[in-house]
Amino acid sequence: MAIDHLDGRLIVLLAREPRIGVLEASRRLGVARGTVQARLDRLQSNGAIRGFGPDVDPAALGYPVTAFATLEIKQGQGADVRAHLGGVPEVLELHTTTGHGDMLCRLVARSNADLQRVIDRVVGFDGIVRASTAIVMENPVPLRIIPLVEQAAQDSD
Amino acid sequence: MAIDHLDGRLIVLLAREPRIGVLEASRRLGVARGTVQARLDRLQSNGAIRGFGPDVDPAALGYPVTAFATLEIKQGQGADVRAHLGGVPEVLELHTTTGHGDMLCRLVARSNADLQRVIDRVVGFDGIVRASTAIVMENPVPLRIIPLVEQAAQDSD
DNA sequence: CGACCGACTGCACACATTGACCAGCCGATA
DNA sequence: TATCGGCTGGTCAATGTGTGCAGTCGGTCG
Repeated sequence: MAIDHLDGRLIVLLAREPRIGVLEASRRLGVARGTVQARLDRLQSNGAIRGFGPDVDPAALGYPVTAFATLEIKQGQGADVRAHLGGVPEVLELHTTTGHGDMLCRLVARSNADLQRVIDRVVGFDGIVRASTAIVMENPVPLRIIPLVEQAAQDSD
Repeated sequence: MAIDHLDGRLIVLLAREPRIGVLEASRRLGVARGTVQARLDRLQSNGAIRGFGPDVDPAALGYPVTAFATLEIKQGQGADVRAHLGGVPEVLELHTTTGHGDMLCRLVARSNADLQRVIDRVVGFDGIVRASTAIVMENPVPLRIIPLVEQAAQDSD
């Protein structure tokens, strides 16, 4: 179930050069095309690869500011807050967490000034008690998966 | 430069059904194939679409636990800390932020117990003064971009 | 030991898609 | 009005895809 070495190499290859097809991948990996197809089918059907959606840069859409907000929620309002935040386009993701806050969400905005509008919209909801925001200045490690895939593949050798 | 309505529909279409090609997309959007090709080329070359990498689920790799760690950094150690964290596969992303902490990173681990090992590795570095970790319990809004694209497209109508 | 099983290889085929071109049309603009 | 960029609708050769098949290999089970 885990992921073997060939799966790992395949995922890394696809991550590095997404435009190559099954045929080219089989050439690079030195295996038959059918093998790559079978592996890909399996990886996708068991959920290891969720899909190949376009990786869109919010900055290019006019939202260059990213921030993380820690939210404190009124007891029993979780579901309502989730629904509320799900309806705000600038909320890119939302997690419920342990620790000081109850939820952590990633926000984007058109500018620092615009961020105020977004935060107002986020916290302008009854179930939210308090919000603490951290604006992102730099992103030294953009969201990545390759090193983890390599490690996972190595572990199952 | 921003993104017009057709761009928005194209991105949303690709996000919803990544496997369709240029030809099918042109049929769905009701425009000529060359138009879709030209739009795609432009979106990719100006960075709006970074690529079409596989969307890998860390849980399927054996890393079902996600956490966010807020780090406090010793003055002037930023670059070293960045390099250190960049070398840890379980660090999926890293941001420098304003606010209470200096950096925020997303971590994954094989289990809650394993998370301790990851955190030890992350903070086991001279420049890091303190770390505060929040374990993710639920993910009501997984990382998404479609609503934002729709809004951006609408704004530029 | 022999049968079985899953995974991989190597090959074949029909079909769809891609990338590249081209001429022509149209609306905005100088 | 002349020009320009973007879109259309068409063609072409080359490539990739989905599919099926027979054969090989290593491991497992009775």
